[in-house]
Amino acid sequence: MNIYDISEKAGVSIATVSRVLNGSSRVSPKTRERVLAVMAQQGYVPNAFARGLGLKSMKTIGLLCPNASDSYLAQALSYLERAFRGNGYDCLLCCTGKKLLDRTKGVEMLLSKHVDGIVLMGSTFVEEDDAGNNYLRCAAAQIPLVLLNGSFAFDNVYCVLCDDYHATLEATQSLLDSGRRNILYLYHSSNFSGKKKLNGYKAGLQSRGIPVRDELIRFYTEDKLNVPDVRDFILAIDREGVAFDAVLTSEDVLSVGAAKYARVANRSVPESLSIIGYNNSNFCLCCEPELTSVDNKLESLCNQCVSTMLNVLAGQESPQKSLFMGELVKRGSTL
Amino acid sequence: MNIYDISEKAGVSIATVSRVLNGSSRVSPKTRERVLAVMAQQGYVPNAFARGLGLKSMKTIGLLCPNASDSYLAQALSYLERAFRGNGYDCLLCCTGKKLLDRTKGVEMLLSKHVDGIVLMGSTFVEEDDAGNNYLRCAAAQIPLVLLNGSFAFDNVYCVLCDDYHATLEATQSLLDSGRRNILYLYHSSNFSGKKKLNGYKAGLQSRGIPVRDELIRFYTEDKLNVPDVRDFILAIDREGVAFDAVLTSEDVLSVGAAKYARVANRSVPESLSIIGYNNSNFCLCCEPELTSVDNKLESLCNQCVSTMLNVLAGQESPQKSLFMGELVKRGSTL
DNA sequence: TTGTACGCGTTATCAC
DNA sequence: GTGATAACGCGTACAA
Repeated sequence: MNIYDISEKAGVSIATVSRVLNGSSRVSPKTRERVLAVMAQQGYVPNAFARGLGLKSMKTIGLLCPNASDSYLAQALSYLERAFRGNGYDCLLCCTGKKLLDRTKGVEMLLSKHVDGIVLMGSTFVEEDDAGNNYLRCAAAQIPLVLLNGSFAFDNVYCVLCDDYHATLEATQSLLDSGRRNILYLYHSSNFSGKKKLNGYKAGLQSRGIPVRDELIRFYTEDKLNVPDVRDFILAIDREGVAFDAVLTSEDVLSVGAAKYARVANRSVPESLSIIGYNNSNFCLCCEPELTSVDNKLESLCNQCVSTMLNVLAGQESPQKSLFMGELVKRGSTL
Repeated sequence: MNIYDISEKAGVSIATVSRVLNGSSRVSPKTRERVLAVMAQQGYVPNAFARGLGLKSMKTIGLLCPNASDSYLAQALSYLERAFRGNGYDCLLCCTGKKLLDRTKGVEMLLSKHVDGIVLMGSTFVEEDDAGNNYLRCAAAQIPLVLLNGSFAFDNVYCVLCDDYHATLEATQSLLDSGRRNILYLYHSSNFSGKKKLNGYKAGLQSRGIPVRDELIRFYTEDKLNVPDVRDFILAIDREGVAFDAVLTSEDVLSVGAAKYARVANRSVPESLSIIGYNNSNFCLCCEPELTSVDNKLESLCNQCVSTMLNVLAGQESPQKSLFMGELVKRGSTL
C-alpha cells in the first residue's frame, strides 16, 4: 500500500493524497473525505523512510546516556521519553558509558541516523580538556544539542541544570546549623556537576567560618557504586582516626553506604551521625531512618529539556541556559 | 555530500561507489582505494533514509517497555541496548505504561517506523483475555517479536524467560526447610510471570504437606511501589491478627517494605522473621541485614533475546522458547 | 570490472 | 482545487 495505490482507488492524484495526509493545503471536503475513506479502508500508513528522505527528518530525538541502569538516569530517561513521545517525537537510545571515544562514536551514530536533535544526559559529556569537546561542536554544527545537568557554552547547545552549588551549600549549612562540625564529604565523580557540589560544600563551611579540611573530602574511586563497598570505604576512613559527625554525599547510594557504616560502627543516626544524600531517589526510603536528601527537580529539568528542544526545532529563540533550584528534603537521617 | 559527488570526484559511477560502500561485489583494488580515499577525505556518510528506503530497513530494533524507571527494566534496557548496538542495531525506545491501548499504539508506532523487530520487556504485554492480544499477532505478521519474561505461542513470536515457577517453589521450600511454617506471600502483579510465581509458592507448600491459606496470600494493589506504603500494608496484615514467620515476595522492593515492617514491629530478621525477595537487585544490599533474593539471570535472558532476534533476522531457525533457571542467593535475611 | 537506468514512496513546485 | 513531475539518495538488475 503506497500513495499511488490510494490515489488510484480514490480517483485522484498522489499530490492530493499527500495534501490530505499532511492536513495543510486546500482540498475540497468531498475529495478529502473520499481519500480518507480509502486510506482507512486500506489501513494505509505512509512510509517513514520515504518521508524522511524528503523531509530530512523522521521526527526522532537521540538520547545519549552513559548508563541506562543507573536509577537516576533511568528516571530521567523515562521522563524524557514520555515528554518527547507526547509531542510526536520518538527516541533513539544510545548508551555509551563514560569513555570519550565511545561517546564520540555514539554521537556519530546518532548523526548518521539523522536524528533531529540530541539530549545528552548527565554531566559526563563535557570533557575537562576542552579539545576533547570537539565532538560536541561538530554535532552542534548539524543539530541542536540539549545538555541535562551539563554546561557547555556553544552555539546551538542548550543547557538545563540544577544549581548543585547552592543546593550543596545549603545542605552543608543545614548540617552546621544543627550543631555538626566535622562533615565528611563523599563524592563519586569530578565532572562539572561533581565540582559544583564540592565547591558548594566548601562554600557552606566557609560561610559559617569552619575551615575546609582535606582529610574530610573523599573521592570514592570505584567505577561501580556498590553499597557494601561504600560502607567499607567509610569504615576505613573512620579507622584512620578521622572523626566526623556528619556525612554529606554527592549521590544517594553513597549515603546508603554511610547508613550501613553507621550500623556496623554502632553509631546511631541521626544522634551520633547525620547523613544527607543527593537526588532524593527511592534509595532514601529504603534506609532506617529514611535519608535526608537534595531533590534536584529531575522531572522539571527533563520537561525543560524537551520544551527547549521542541522550541529550537520550531525555529524559536530559547534560553541557552535554564537553571533550577534544588531543595533539601528533610527526613530522619538529620537532626 | 551524496553518492553522486563521491562518484564524480573519484571518477567512477555511483554503482561502483555503492559496491565499495557495501563491501560485497568485485571491485578492483585500485578503484576501491581511490573511492575510499575520496570518501574519507570528504567525510562521506551514506544517507540512512535513502538506504532505508531501498533496503526496507534501518537496522533498528524497537524496545517496548512499560516503564523505563523501574530498576529491573532499566537494567534490562541497558543489557539489551548494549548487545544490539554491539551487533550493529540501534534501539528505538517506547515506554507505554501498562494499558492495552497505549501498548497497542506503541507497537503501531514502531511498525510505522519500520523497525526490524521488537523486544517486549516484561510479562505485562500478554493479555489474559486472548482477544486483547491481536495487536501482537498483527505485529508478528510483519516482523519478529521477542518476549522477555513473557509467554505467547504464535508464529514469529519468540519467548525468553526465567522459570519463575520453580524458582519460587525452591524459595518456598528453603523457608520451610529452615523451620518456617507461616509464609506470607506478597505479590504485585498477576500477569503471566506473577501467576507462575504464585503457583510456585503454592506448590512449594504442598510439596512439604503444608496447607495453602488464603489469608497468607496478599496482593499489593497500589500501582506504584513505595517502600513506606508497603511497610504499612504488611503492618496492617499483622494487626489483623494474621501470624507469619516469613515473607516471600514477587519483587525486591516489596521485601524492602517487609524489612521496614520488621523494624517497626520490633521483629528481628532473620530470627523472628525470614524475608526473601525476587530479582536480586541493588535494593537487596541496602537493607540490614541484606536480603536473600532470587536471581532470575536477567543478563543471560537479555543476551538470549538479542541473539534470538539476530538469528531470526538472519533467516536462521531459532527456539520459540528459551527457559533459564533462577537461583536463590542467600543473604542475611534468612536462616 | 564497470556503467546505465530504474525503482523505492514521499514531498514540493509548478502549471492548469 | 487538482494534477503532473521533479527532486530526495541509494541499491541493484541489466547491459557493456
